[in-house]
Amino acid sequence: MTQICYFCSMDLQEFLEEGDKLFLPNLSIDLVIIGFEEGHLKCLLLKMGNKWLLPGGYIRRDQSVDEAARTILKDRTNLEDPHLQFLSVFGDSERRPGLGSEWKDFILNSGVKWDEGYWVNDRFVSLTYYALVDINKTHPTVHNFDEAYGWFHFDALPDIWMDHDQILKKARNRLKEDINRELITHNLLPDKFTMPELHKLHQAILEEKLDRSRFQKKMLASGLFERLPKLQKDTPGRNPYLYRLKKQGV
Amino acid sequence: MTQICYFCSMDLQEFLEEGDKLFLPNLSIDLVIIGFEEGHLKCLLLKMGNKWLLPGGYIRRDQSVDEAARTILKDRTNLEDPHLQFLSVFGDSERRPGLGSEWKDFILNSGVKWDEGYWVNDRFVSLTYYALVDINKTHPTVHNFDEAYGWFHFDALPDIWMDHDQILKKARNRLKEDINRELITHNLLPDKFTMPELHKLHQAILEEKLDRSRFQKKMLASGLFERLPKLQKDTPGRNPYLYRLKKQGV
DNA sequence: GCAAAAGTGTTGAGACTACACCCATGT
DNA sequence: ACATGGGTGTAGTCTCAACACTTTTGC
Repeated sequence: MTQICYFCSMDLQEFLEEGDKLFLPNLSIDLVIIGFEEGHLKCLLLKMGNKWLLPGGYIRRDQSVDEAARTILKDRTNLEDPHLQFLSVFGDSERRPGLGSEWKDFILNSGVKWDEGYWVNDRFVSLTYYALVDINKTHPTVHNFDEAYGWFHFDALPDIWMDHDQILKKARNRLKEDINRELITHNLLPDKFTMPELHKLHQAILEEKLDRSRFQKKMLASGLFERLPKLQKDTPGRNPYLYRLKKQGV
Repeated sequence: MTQICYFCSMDLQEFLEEGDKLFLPNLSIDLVIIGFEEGHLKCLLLKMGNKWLLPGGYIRRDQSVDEAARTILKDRTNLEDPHLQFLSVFGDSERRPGLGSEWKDFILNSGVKWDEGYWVNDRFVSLTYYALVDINKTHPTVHNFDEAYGWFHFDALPDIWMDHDQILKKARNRLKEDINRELITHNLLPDKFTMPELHKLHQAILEEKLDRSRFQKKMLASGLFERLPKLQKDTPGRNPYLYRLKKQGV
């Protein structure tokens, strides 16, 4: 049975046997793609057998590591330029995708023969990135290496493959650290948003209550946002203003 | 001619031909080793031909990436546990040690035949770390891949190999960023030091004047240091106290 | 005594905290 | 009218920058 592998023109068998001619061996990229919905931070995971894993891929020999990460993100989400940043290296010596049964089962279920010696069964050092996306603009695609996708609350994760739970944990903490250094959170919201929405987002990221008044003043004082006409809504209470990111001056 | 390669029992020829059985291919580690002397930040560089490069090495298949970095640092400096932290990934697609003439010349000068196809001539992704060391406790060793070592001012660097100048630049900036988050700077000083010394160090790192009074109060308020008897010296002016890092409470 | 170096104090400006208060809207 | 949610104001506290002052030493 021939199966086209999403990131190249090879079929699966060819990919397993000599994918390392096209890709760097022993190196993979894994992405933690983070969105915000219904007041909760969520991450995008893919299903392989009875486990869930991070979207990932390999580095083409003609691509830089950053380009590879961006390509994988684009392939998975159809997003061109969200906030994408390097997270960390996961480099344990016993880090082998083939150790558990999920990967092997997938290969066998694909009607391809299994070989311990495939380059993809060797040790892999993972270069991880995290991306902040507008969850409504993201349209994940499912390829041959996975059966389904899902957005999961960070505090209600399913059964995770390999060490991908550690990667998720690291991303969650990094986000907490980065939020005060750079105001990057707007990437998680639509182009236009209200201060109460941004306020809820910050509280969700930091996992603590923030004073409304102070928050609003701090955000406005940053000078990053411009106020638009008020939002029309049909819930009780005053109508909030809409904001959007100011265009950068030259 | 047989030459022993420092990180394994292979000779050079064997290392070039099948070193990738022992090490991960396409992956290298480079270290920016930073010290402080005579009021200036310095970094350790090695000489290869007419260029200077960072101490580096490869990742043994039975070692984690972090272990490999620590091993290389130990081999180069005889230091066991200085501050060692991940810096960044350098992953350009055209990042090949063999592109310039220095590497080829070194191989040929070693009396070994040259082959474009050696694994070490392929593209390499570099995982970089930076280490803060007490320059007086550091006794660099020179191995077969380099002729000499030297400590260089960051603002008076020699001719640098490949993209190692970019790595140095990144480390220099990272240090500036990290100094205010964590108080890691004592790693650059001897066990016992004075506040004026620490003050000069911070000014050197940040490349700006810091108010003496404020600096001293901030350091003492951190509670990290304990005061020792005064230093005896024979220069004009009052004798400063010595300080050392407080032992961590349980 | 005086200059140089080290250590400490003081004062004002600005940021942060915790509220209280005012505004707009739906019921 | 009033409950609900959004926006703004204010007084107290805390931190921090700038500079002045004091102490210790060598000459």
